[in-house]
Amino acid sequence: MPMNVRTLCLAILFEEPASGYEIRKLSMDNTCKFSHFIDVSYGAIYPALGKLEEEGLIAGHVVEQENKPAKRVYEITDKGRSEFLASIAVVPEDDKFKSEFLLLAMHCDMLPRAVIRKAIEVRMATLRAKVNSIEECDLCALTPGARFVFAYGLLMNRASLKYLEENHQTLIDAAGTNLQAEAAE
Amino acid sequence: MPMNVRTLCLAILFEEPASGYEIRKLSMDNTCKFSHFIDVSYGAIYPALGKLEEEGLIAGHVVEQENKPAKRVYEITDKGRSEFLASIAVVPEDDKFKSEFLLLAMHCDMLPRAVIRKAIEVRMATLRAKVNSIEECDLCALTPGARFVFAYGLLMNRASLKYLEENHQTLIDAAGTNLQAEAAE
DNA sequence: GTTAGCATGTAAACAGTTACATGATTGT
DNA sequence: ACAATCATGTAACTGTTTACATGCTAAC
Repeated sequence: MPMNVRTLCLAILFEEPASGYEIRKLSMDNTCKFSHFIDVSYGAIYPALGKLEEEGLIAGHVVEQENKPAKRVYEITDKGRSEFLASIAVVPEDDKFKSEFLLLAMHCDMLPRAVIRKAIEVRMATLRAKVNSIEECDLCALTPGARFVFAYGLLMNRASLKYLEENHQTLIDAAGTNLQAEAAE
Repeated sequence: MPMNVRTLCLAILFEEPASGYEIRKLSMDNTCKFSHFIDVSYGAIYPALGKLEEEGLIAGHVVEQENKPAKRVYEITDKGRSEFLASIAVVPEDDKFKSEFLLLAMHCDMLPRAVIRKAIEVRMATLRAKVNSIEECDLCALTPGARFVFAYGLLMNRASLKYLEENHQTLIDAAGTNLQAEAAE
């Protein structure tokens, strides 16, 4: 299963028509509708949409707007739908996870306490915001699959936040206890 | 904070000397010592090691082995240590998470039940293996930072497994209930 | 004798980011 | 005036994967 810009665009257009600009925003939305995807830049989205249209998997048309520039809204075609479903109907690869915070936390004893404190503070705020935005969603309006995914996102973010709230002090206490003399320079 | 092959190599060599081949294996190890990193290929590791040595951040020397080809083992230098710590001593970016399984789960009503079943079965096995391998690690032998990271990994993988065990039936029940006639072709 | 694991490395291809270019509108 | 948001798109660059090339040892 390819997890690239192409698949991201099809996945979003499978749900609702959108412009390139809107796809970008949706992909970064932490209400987690598509948060199991990576963020992508405009420089990747626009060429991908052009190619998908060329192949007949999506169809775009210009929509005029009041007080805003016109936008090119794409809709998925039947061909796009069936190709998307076929492409995801395989045994999935393992989840990919990358965390700068954990790399920092792992080396807390060698880093200044102020850095550790700030990193914890920012992470807590981010996790709280994410939990809140998922809580605001109406789970009932979703398909069983989407409900499963949303509830999972809520659970994991809550668990992550709770762990940090209960254990952040151990990181702060350990911070800087093994600080190398910077005089090495 | 750059999360690339370069940083991965420095992070691993910060812990212990290793060859390119060993760095690859460590980066894929699910005991999670470096599982908050992405997997990388040899084609990325070897050139990165060459460049790091050129810059004096690591130093390599050939180690002969019995019944195996000789290997080039790298050690991190003082310069490498301080540059690595400086590079991670910033406010971390948000975690990056990518899940093919969640994309599949989200569309379960439009996919064949057999596909959903198989995906769940494989994921459960993977999660159980991961939980077991983390459980086998001796947390006491670690620094406080590493302990924090390991315990976090264990917690999250257990939570993920428990959620799947308790809710997989809803996915299976919903599977295929909205199957598009493939006659569209 | 053939597959699997150990070990290193290169070149072509690919995916995606960054920076640039453009331009309209809204709010401060 | 200036910044922010909306909106699209291209070109250069970067990082990483894939495939190839090589060769040795161990196990089946």
